[in-house]
Amino acid sequence: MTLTALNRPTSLVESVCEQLAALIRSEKSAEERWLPAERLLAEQLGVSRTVVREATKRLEQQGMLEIQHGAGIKIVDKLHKPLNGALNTLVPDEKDRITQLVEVRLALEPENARHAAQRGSAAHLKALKACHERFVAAESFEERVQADMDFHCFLAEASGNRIASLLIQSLSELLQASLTHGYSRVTKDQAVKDHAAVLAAVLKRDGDAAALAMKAHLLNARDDLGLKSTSRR
Amino acid sequence: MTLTALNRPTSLVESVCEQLAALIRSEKSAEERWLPAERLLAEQLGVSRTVVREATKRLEQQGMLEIQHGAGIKIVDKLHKPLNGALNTLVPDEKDRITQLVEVRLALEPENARHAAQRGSAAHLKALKACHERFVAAESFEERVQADMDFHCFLAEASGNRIASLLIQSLSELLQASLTHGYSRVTKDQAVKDHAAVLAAVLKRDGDAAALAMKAHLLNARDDLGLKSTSRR
DNA sequence: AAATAGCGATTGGTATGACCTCTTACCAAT
DNA sequence: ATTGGTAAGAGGTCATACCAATCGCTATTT
Repeated sequence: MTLTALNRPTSLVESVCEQLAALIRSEKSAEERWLPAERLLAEQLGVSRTVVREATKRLEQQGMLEIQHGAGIKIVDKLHKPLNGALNTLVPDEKDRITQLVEVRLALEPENARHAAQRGSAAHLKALKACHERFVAAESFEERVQADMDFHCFLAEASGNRIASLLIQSLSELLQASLTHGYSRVTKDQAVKDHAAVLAAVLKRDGDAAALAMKAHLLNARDDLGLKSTSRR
Repeated sequence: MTLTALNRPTSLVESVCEQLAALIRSEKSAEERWLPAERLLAEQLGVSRTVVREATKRLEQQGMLEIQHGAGIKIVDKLHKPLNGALNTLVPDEKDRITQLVEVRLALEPENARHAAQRGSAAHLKALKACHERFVAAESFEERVQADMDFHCFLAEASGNRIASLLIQSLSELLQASLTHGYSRVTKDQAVKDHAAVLAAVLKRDGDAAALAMKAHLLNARDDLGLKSTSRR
């Protein structure tokens, strides 16, 4: 039908969304960034506060903003949030969700490891190594879980595939949320060994070995959770 | 921190969101379902129209509703929409997006095929077969693309993993959108052969063969797109 | 002087009522 | 039977007022 004109904003809210999104992307500052107050934004953009509110709410849902009552509107980068919500409503039962989560990771992460080994930049690999050392040194339960999660996320980032990275970010966060609710009886030693094997393979730029090590790690983790296969329906 | 009390609604909008979500989930009718008008909803729920609007907009973002100007609010099931949006903003460049998309599918779909072969119900397999026949018989370009996409989605559903299914739905839709913008120089014959091989392996309940056939198919498709590896950054 | 309790300005949250635009369905003229 | 208009009802936008949470300044207390 309409071939040339894509994404033509069909409403004021959409138009404002695009303007704000552009504004957000343009500012690449590392420090904390805040949007002007709603009333100011409305005036600057020439629309009512209603429209500004709906637009900012929308961008908040998409993980680009965080609206804080009384404080203001903060610019953030949590694009994985929408997926989290979708998966939570799609598979409400926590046990089912964990099972399916692990299964998907079992498909994705070995390839992430392979690509990280093949294409990861020196900086990425350095970060990965530092993360592993944090994992080894971790003492508290929370530290351990966080470092574990970070390792998988950094690896995904090192793969150079931003989509894969987003997916792992989301899946990890969901899994972590579930783990801290009592499902965890994971042993640290095995996980440390597994991560070390993955890291070594990646540093040696051996894609096949990295993929295999990651697969072995995830299978260990799955056994540790007492899972076996996805429940059918 | 707060271990027992999760998801305590902290605002009116959230509260209304939950009520509406519950209402939506409760109605399992197959026919078209519509919500009452905004003004009515506001009255029924005892809140202002402002709150109802923000709540419905939110659920629309999550793929549970579709708000149509002048018509009303339709209940839909498109939970994959949020992910689409996130991926579009995460990787704005279309070429990059396709490359990474295909790479992720290359990791996910062989396992989907394996699981579909191992655990797919008779009904799922029947639907898959029917879909393939539609693909073979397709004449127009649009029919072909749609049937192709459906095949991959049905396969994911047959795998019994709803998360994997959601991901494939989203990735497929994005890929399709890109393909219809001129990147496609795909030959039908090869795709038909590939799909047939996957289908045959699944029907024979041969997981390994199904995974291999799917991998071969995706590699063919990637070559056909003239891609090779993900660009690094 | 440092810590703290309190107050006021600022910011987001909600309510209300008016008006605009679009969709739909019905009805009249052709 | 088709066409065209029209009115009712739906969501979209606006302006204004007021409620509620936060932050920072000030004055009091220790």
